[in-house]
Amino acid sequence: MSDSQKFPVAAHALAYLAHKKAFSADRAVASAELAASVPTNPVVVRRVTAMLGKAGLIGARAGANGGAWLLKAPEAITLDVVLRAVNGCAHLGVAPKGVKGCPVGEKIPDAVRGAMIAADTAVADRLSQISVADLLNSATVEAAA
Amino acid sequence: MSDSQKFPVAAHALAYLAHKKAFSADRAVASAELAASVPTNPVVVRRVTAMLGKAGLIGARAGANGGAWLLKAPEAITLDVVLRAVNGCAHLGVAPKGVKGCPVGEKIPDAVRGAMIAADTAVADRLSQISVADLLNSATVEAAA
DNA sequence: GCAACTGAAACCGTGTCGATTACGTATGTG
DNA sequence: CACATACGTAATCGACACGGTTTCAGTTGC
Repeated sequence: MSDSQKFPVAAHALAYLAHKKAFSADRAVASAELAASVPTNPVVVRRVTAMLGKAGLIGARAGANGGAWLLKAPEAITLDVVLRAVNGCAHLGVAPKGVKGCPVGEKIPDAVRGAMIAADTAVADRLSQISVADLLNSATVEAAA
Repeated sequence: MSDSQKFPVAAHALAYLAHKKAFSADRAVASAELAASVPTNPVVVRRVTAMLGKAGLIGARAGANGGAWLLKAPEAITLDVVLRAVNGCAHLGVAPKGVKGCPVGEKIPDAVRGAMIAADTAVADRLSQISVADLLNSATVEAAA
């Protein structure tokens, strides 16, 4: 299980919008153009941009010359927000386990779940240090790593 | 894509072995017993234990009174090793993208990949602070978080 | 009115994963 | 030695999720 691929697409789209300096409706970029750059299907892009829109990261307008644009500065969009916008994501799988009656069988799942939450938190912390702007000059990413 | 569920099973199995104090061949625990605790299928457990065995974390012996046991102390087994043993895992999906001709379309995937590697590294770092022994007294996990 | 574009739904093909079954092999017991 | 126990591996099945495509409805600008 994995919402795989949505995050990369989202990151790519945001970076592309930042590169195109799409900061307002009159510079909107059509999903077809985004799709050509990823590359993937326009519908796939729209599925992602819809989620990003709900998260308040981008705006979109229908109609001729419509498309998507950034609502925030590239420096202000960190990747952890992108990840959260795109999926609730359990990276290491879920731990829906537990055998009644066995004390260890009941406690372990909770402990494992705790470890996975810790891992998720670590991811969020790390991604919060990387912004969309950083993606455009990838040297920053290396430096931060 | 995700090797989901293997990591939770592996963590549970290791914790169970530690709980059972299976530190040598004469205290081996059968896969059926592990499977009953997870709970899952004995074969699933063996698939996981086979990988853990290749990673040198546990030993296994066939035959009557056979089973698996720990080769290292519970405190010495950190979860990042477990994760690596169980899958090569790209938690956030792969980023096999790039459109030739477009400078931004070519650079962005690398930057995104860099971000995902950073996230993976963050996970490994965090998990390396948690041992199998910690899973048994989960209070430690909370404290470390 | 027409063309361009988003948004949402439906559908399909595919890949992956867990579960199950089955077979071969190794080990201990009587 | 015969037999039960148990691992290891392969094959198969069904469920599920995801990406890709198509289609339709609604919006916007010329």
